[in-house]
Amino acid sequence: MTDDAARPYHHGDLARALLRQALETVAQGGAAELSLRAVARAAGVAPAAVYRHFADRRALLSACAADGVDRMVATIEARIAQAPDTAMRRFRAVGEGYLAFALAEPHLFRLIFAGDVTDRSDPALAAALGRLSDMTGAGLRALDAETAELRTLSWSAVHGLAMLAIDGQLDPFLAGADAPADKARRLTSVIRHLGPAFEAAAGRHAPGDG
Amino acid sequence: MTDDAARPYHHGDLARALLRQALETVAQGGAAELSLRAVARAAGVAPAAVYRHFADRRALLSACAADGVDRMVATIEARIAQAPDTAMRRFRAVGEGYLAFALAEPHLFRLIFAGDVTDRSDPALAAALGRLSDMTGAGLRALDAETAELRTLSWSAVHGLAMLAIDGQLDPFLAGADAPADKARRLTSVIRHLGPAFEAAAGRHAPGDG
DNA sequence: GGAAAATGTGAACAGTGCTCACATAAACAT
DNA sequence: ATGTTTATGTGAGCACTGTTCACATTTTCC
Repeated sequence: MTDDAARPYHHGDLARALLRQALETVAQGGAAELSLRAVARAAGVAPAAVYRHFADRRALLSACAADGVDRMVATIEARIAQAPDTAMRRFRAVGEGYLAFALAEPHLFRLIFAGDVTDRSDPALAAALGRLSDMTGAGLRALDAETAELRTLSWSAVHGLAMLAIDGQLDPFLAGADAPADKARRLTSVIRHLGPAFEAAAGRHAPGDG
Repeated sequence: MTDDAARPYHHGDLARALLRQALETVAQGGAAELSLRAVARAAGVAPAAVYRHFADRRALLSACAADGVDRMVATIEARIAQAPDTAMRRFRAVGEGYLAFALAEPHLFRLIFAGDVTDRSDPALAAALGRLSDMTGAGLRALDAETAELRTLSWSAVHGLAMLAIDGQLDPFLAGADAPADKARRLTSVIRHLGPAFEAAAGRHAPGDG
């Protein structure tokens, strides 16, 4: 890891290297596993050096969360881009992206919504979370889901689905679906049942989707 | 705390005292705050004594989670008991109880569904989670929600609502609702929008509820 | 070139989870 | 009643953690 060509005392881009290492650790073992000293060790640097770039363990975790949110947004955007132009299809693309990210990066997903291990006032994290919120909001507003209730319901359903799934709490429901793609399909099939709620709110439109 | 009348070397019921202390700590500051040594200190006992009753920090946290689940089940049962006899009202009672507990004990709620800080194979915890799952399942099955998809959707929606709410992620939506009771009301009003999904699945019955 | 700012070091402090050999008390058998 | 086994609490100690400090080194900028 990390080039080892006669460390010139100044690492060059320690901040990025530390963040990279931290992200790897968090992705594999969860936020609780993250140790500043271990990260420093892996970067070939003294423990105290970390504090030149991150005020705190909390700050490092917040940076990881911010990066995670950005990757999550990218995942969702990718799904939207390759989705048909129906509003309903776009909404489902958001949900699928959300779920896909959660299943692919459960630890990072948990960190993002951990709430207390992270510093919500961190500018980068706050900005990233804002982008995520805007994106999901837009996906919903494109639909007939103009009411805040309906938008909140949709987000909650997708979010809860993701949380319960990565907690293994949905294992009975997901029995038989071993491949991640299968799980994702099974989970998105749940989201589809939100359809009638939208139709009802919109005054019984045509579904526009099977 | 804890009677201090000339400790007779054997505490009497250390296990319970430790659990009580741990629960208090977790309830106030979250699972991350829990320190075996601090708990031992508060109980007036040497750090190593803890290990006579709990194999691990993990084990103590699992015990806390199990206790939390039991309290959660009790909360939900209480709501059901004082709910009208309609199936829909009973379902909503489950959701309300679920949300009420999450809002009242956010740290405990998070611990219960943390998944990696707790030991899911702990018999007490597993049993408690089973009871919770049975209870929510029953609440749903009493409804027309016979399909696993619909049951999963409902649970996910309530769970996601709770998680996002205690994360502060729903603060814009909850603006103006300061008292916990107000928040709970606002949140349950979201759940109600699931109604059409049930009706659609049941073949467009009469609502049976406003 | 020299001052100032940025970055990395090493030692130290207080705290942690956990293990071990040991002390004490209770329970039980004879 | 006495001795033995078992349960429970102790104290010291190990390896680790986050964090801070005075100090060293390097870059930047005037």
